[in-house]
Amino acid sequence: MAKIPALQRPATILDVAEAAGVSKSTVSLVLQGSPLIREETAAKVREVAASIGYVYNRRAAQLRNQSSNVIGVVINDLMNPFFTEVLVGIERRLAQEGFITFMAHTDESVELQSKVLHSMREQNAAGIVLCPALGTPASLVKEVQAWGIPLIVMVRPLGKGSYDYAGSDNASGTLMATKHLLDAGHRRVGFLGGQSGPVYDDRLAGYRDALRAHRMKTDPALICQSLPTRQGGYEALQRLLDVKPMATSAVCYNDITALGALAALGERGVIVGRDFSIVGFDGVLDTAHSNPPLTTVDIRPGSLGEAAAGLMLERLSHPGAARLRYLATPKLLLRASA
Amino acid sequence: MAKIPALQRPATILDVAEAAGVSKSTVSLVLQGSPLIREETAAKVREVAASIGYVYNRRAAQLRNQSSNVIGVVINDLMNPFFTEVLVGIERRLAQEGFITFMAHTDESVELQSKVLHSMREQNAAGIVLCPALGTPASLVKEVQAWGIPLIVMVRPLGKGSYDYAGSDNASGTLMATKHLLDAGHRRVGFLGGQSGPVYDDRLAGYRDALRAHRMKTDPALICQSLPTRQGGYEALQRLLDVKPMATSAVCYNDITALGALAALGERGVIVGRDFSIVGFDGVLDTAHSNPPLTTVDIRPGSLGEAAAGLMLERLSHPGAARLRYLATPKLLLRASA
DNA sequence: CTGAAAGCGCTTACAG
DNA sequence: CTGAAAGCGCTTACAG
Repeated sequence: MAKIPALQRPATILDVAEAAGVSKSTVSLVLQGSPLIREETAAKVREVAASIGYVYNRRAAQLRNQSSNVIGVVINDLMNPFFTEVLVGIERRLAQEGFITFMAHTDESVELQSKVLHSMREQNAAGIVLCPALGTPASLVKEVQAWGIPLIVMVRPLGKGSYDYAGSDNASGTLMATKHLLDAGHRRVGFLGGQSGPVYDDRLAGYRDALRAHRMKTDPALICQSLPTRQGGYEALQRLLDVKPMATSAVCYNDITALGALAALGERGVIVGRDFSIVGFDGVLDTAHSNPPLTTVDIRPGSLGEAAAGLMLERLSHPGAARLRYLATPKLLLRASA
Repeated sequence: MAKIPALQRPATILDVAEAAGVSKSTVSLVLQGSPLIREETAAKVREVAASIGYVYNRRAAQLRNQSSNVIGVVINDLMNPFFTEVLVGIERRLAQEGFITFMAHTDESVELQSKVLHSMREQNAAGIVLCPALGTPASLVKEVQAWGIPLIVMVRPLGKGSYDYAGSDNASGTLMATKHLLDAGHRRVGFLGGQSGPVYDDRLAGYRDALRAHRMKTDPALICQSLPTRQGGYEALQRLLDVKPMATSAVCYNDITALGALAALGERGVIVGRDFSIVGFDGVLDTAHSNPPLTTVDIRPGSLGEAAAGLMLERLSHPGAARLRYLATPKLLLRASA
């Protein structure tokens, strides 16, 4: 047995080399699993390393290497379970591939977002996955790209420039949802919640298209904007109920506004699914057990996150490849609310 | 103006030094905001650095420094908004103090948890905040402590050993909730959802204590365990309704089981708050707009996260201090469900 | 297979 | 205030 000196400071590759009676090059090669080293020697080195409590210092290795296995993930709104599920999907996939995640929550603050992006750059993130905060200027894309750090933009497009993107086909989703309500006989269909922006505009466009396909014109009074939160949906629904002639159903900007709407309807004693129909958008897991369970346009948030991570991995291995793009295909999930 | 050479590789401190006509020591000191350098010189250096697109390489600095501004945060279940709110609280506070967060989601897998902890160690995390996965052995605490990395355990205690801990006073919370129902005249109060473990045991104990204080004995049939999920709460409630004599109310293990219970009751046409009363636990934001809004034991998840981050900061600045502890004081939040 | 040497980008005494 | 030098823990040719 090699002697096992009690070390004050953390053991380094040099300590392992000494204890194992080999050179530090050898130790380094063993730790990297190089085939250059005889298995017998490698086993000995690993054993000694474990016995003296050696811990690989990945940051030192990566400094030398000019590499990084850290991916920055920037999320705008974790209070919305949609983004949480997206985050979980991203992290799951990245962890599988041996990456580790720098996570930052911007809470829709463009200033904070800028700070964390710079911080991730200083920390040598190998790539950045960004769900942009509301109001993020399209110029941010070029800025980050100029850093030479691979960037995947998620959920919210950022201008017409060229960048890797993972999102969903929003217009076809709301088209599908609205058509479902119209086919069921509804003639007064509201569009509930959300605020202007690329995602909102596409979802609203799908709603309008469905009405047009049924030779109906859209009544602006039925479009009630709000913050994309439960509270927002709750308030927007109150406003919608004041519109005459009465709406009998609504397509919602997203699931949490729909959940807020459910609360508002429940409060008034309206039985959702019978007296009033609600369709959400996102396919958040919570909707399976809301009261009542929510019919929603499912874009599978978890898979969307995994797909975004997949794009990142793809981009990292092919830096020069053409622009990458993932668009989730929406699927209508029928439940009790509509 | 200094010449601005187009660099192929990222600029280093040496490039800045050359371009600014000073030594690299000077540049380093400027970047650290050292008062040793005349302000005039410092301004020049900063200007040159910006003009050649220099980016501080924090990892290199920290390797030399033997320091780290990265905190690992390990979360067991992000599908539960309680833990999401906790995470957001942690990250917010850490970011304020200039730390950056390595986030890992274990999804209640002890094996995955072990992997990510080792990974964080290799990456030189300055500290680790851990919401342990179910079934985590108490020995994990000593293991991580032996690494010399400050550890804050959250939400779920990990044995009787000595460690910094942030959680809540669970027994007093359910005591309060149960007492509320008893005082309102309920005589058949269920305890819904959750599985054995330190948190569960304490919450159940509070429930029992309240019954005892009312000179009632606990009916084991009224205790319906389940996974701590919406689905779990949904199923547990169905079982509870089969118990005779009928329960008229339930204290839930946590908010998401309560939300699942709301769904199950809604499905049966039971008006919650009138025909049946439900109390949750956690004070998750969603409960303000559930259908109906949920009466719950509020332990302010976001603040709990911030407090845990606070303990970490405290520990980092006082490594030798006595064990730190934060216990959230529960507050009953009265809403429509009970 | 192994050892000596240089270097990743920074910081930090130390001497001027 | 500044410059030369050593070193954080690793990797990587290169010569043996």
